[in-house]
Amino acid sequence: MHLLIAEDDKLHRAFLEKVARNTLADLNVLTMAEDGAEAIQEFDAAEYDSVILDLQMPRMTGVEVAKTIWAKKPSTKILFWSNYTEEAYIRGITKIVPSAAVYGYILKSAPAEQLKLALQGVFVAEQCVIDREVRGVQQRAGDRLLGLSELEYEALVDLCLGLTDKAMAARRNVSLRGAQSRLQHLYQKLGLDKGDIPVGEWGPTYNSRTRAISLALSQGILNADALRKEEENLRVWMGRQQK
Amino acid sequence: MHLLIAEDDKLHRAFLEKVARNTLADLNVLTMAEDGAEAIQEFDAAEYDSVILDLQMPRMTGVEVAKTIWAKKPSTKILFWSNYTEEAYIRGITKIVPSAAVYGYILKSAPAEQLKLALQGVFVAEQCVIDREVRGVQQRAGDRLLGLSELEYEALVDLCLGLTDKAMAARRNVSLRGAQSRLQHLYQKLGLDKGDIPVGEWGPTYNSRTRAISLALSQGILNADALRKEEENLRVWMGRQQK
DNA sequence: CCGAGGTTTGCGGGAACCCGCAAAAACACT
DNA sequence: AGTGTTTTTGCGGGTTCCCGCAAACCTCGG
Repeated sequence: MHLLIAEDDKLHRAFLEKVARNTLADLNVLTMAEDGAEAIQEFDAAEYDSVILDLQMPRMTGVEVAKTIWAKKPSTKILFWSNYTEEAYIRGITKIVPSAAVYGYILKSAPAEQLKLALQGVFVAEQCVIDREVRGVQQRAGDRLLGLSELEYEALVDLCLGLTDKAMAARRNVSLRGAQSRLQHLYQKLGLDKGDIPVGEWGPTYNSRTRAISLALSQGILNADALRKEEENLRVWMGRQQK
Repeated sequence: MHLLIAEDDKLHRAFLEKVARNTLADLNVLTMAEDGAEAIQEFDAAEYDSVILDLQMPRMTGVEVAKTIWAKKPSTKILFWSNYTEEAYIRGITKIVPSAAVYGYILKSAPAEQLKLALQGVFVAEQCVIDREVRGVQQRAGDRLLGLSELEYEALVDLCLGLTDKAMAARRNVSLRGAQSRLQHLYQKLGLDKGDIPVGEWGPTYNSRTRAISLALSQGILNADALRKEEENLRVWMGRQQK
């Protein structure tokens, strides 16, 4: 078994290494990487069947690393190991996992026991192991009522990137009114119906457009990492446009 | 010497404890807390002269903890120990540190050697020890040209909370035009002058209002934590208003 | 084939926002 | 007091945004 670990925090890295060595019997190769880019590089340099990824690393998110790894070799078993249950990450992962792939998602706050189980489950038994809390978020996102639809999510992304309505329309190939309509639905899902925003003597307190961003952030639907990545996508699109 | 450590991550907590015991000779009491609220509670329960705080903890940020601790006992020596150099945190700290207080700021990524030095420096020699990188950010924030002034920062906060112009005006006790003027200056500092935003066939690409949030986030001037805290402040103000 | 649910589009009005100009006011520093 | 910087304010016009209404459209399952 050939295992690659990517984790930027020194202590966590050492801890992972120790636990992995203790729990995995047929561990032949174990390599450590300190950030996402390095992980990719290492993955290309040798043969690995199993990977442990921290989300939230400098230079390249765990989600991005997983994406490129699975693109090269979909059979790779990946265990995500993260601090948070941010919806942004979870949405990102479920969107890129190949149908046949084996993966797991476990929180850093979990006791060492659970980590061992997850290691065995994913890398040896080839099961998908997903933390209870994470599972909860995942379900909510899949639910059409509570979570955002893919379209609404796109609108949210564009909104958070600071695009105008017209720019969104152009990017998503819909009419101006189409883009606005999507925003409307987004506002509704986030609880920004006209009646719901508090009113003072100064008039309505919130601007739907900006308030939506605020809510999305505080609910973890989006985070700074995800934004950086989307910013990159946007740049790509803009590059294609001006040709 | 009576030391209180607040840190939510298990591994880091253990590491801190070990290093502290090894480096600090006259260590009489050492207590651990797993989040901000607990830290305050513990601080009230016994006598401490020294504290190590993680920023980014559940329930209460390290910055908030420091604020209440210094309010009770300004002579307390505090060492901040964090993952990032986010401007939001640094700005928060420099705003609340009492003039006479001794404190330090060190990154988790620093080698153990530096941590030892910081412990000695802050708790024994009573010097202020601030990491090089952090220092850099601190300076930039103080600079009138690159960083945001206090007023502009306030405007940014209100903007990110999703307030309307009128609501900002009411909250900050200025005219409507006054609030807008502050926004204007903010846009300028962030590089959103009319000429600077790219234009496609669809017209200007960015909406200044939302783009400002996007930039602030990606530059770390503000983060989700800081926002949550400001959200609280806003709620307080709104409560006072409706009386 | 039809109907239900979701999505897109046009139209139109009212509100909010962006911003240039210019004068007053506040503040710091000498 | 005097000068310079920063901040506030009013005015006004052009733009963008928000959103209700209604019609077209698409897709999926009966």
